[in-house]
Amino acid sequence: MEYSIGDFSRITRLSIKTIRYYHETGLLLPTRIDNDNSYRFYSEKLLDRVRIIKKLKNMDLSIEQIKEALENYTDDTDIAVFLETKLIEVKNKIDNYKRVQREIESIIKFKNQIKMNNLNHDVQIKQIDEILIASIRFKGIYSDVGSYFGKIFRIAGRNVSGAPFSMYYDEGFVEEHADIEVCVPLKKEIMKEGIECKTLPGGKAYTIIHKGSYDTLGESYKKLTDKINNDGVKMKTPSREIYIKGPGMIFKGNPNNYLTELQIFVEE
Amino acid sequence: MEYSIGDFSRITRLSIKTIRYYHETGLLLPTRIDNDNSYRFYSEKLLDRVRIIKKLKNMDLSIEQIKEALENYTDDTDIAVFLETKLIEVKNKIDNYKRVQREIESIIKFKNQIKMNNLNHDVQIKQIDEILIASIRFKGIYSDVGSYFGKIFRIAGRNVSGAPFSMYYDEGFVEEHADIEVCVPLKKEIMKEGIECKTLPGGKAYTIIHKGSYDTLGESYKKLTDKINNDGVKMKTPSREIYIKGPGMIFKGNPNNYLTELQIFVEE
DNA sequence: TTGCTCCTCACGTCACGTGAGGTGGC
DNA sequence: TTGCTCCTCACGTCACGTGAGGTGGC
Repeated sequence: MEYSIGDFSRITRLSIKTIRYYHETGLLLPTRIDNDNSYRFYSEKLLDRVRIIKKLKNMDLSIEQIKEALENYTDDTDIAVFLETKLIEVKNKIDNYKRVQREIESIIKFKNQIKMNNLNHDVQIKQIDEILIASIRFKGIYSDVGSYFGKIFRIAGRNVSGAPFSMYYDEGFVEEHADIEVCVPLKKEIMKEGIECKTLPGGKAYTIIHKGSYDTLGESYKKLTDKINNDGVKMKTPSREIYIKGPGMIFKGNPNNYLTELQIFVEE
Repeated sequence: MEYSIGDFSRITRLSIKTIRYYHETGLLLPTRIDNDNSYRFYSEKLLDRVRIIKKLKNMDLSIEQIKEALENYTDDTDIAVFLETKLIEVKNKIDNYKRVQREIESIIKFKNQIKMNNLNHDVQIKQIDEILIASIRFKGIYSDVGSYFGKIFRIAGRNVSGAPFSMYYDEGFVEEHADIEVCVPLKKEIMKEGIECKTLPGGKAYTIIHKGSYDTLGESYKKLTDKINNDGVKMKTPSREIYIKGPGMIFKGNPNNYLTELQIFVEE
């Protein structure tokens, strides 16, 4: 039997354009071409060639590679060697897309966490749970915090389970040589060079959610301290600044929308 | 600071061609273009834009999508919604390449098994181990075997652990209504509609490896039967035909290279 | 004449890479 | 003059899809 291109297309489920393109590339030559009107005709025997072409396309071979395979191999055993190289390529693609997936998920994850937070901007008194963290403690200035977070995220990466925060061990504000620890909450314990992994104890804390630039954090610290002093309780160090929403991993965002929870622990 | 395209390229690790292309598409406009020689100049401030572009490229966004993102979003939270769609795309790509991986592995797997077989073409007496299989038993003609294997492979697919074989329950050759069971060895038990899963007992068998077309199987059957009769032992049914190397999943291959192991079990 | 099937160009896609041919200042 | 840095076309990639404009037989 001989089929017109339309019939052959319907049988093989290849588009007419595709069949013509396969002709052009030499992958699938018509059995006969009409002298008068240049119509292409395809024999029944070519159906098996199409089956092989489709099978190899499903294995991500290019048209050139399929042509080569059809010219050089007649046996699954022969082509297996070639497919082993292909397999490595495919595995690399999978790994690469998995990396992309992790990148995207790391952005989305933080978004969801922000949603979960309530947005009461008053001073609150909370019982804070103990928490597993990775951290780096250093002496320096406040603006160093960013680069230490960069480091900690690179190392802890996938295992981070929540918003990063920092802890301040000094009693008051210290310009230089401030004693600071940058921390990220972890899903599970990890052992990696350059960071410490430990469980922070919980306790009773006065907290407030600060909205806006870090330059204006002082205002919220004032509210906290006033309330604590008013209540006549005694502060403990370190205090915590939880960066619920700060500069993102992609965009810096508008500082006016930054959210930072301040936590000052008190004696119970 | 203002950088020439060469300097900017060295700093950003983007090729000059890429930078020019980003200009053309409007993704990254130079800060200034020299009136005389059309040289492009880039300010230091653009480095942050490049950082974002690279980050979003790593998340598999197209240039158009990156442009859109840079126009519409200023915050990681905003872009997260868009990234969720992207995440689905990426996951689909991963699934697709995993399917490709399985397809390729199924071809390679069989090749390796063939290598492992020894190629003694004499009659041998072997102790066959018991084996876990999926099977379909039917009454029909020999040429039906192929389509039943198609079915069994579609269902058992991934769990197949070796060459397929068939078992013949009739005492001698039967033209029509032959009592045949098609089988594939399994890695582990599976419960799926349309196939039976069971463990075949082992036993003592006379075996021979037949090389060539199935049309000439008779010759090897003769050698086997002659030897068995000579030894004065008693045959048991069913006998087995193990298709070590037959028509492949891609190519039919040359029948002269087909390898089939015949096994006739005997009483011990 | 209309409708159907087929044909051959030519152009677009996506993110650049690869030249060719030319300029301007040291 | 040579070498270097930059420029602007134009073309190629991969596997087709989308027309436009035309043909031939019922």
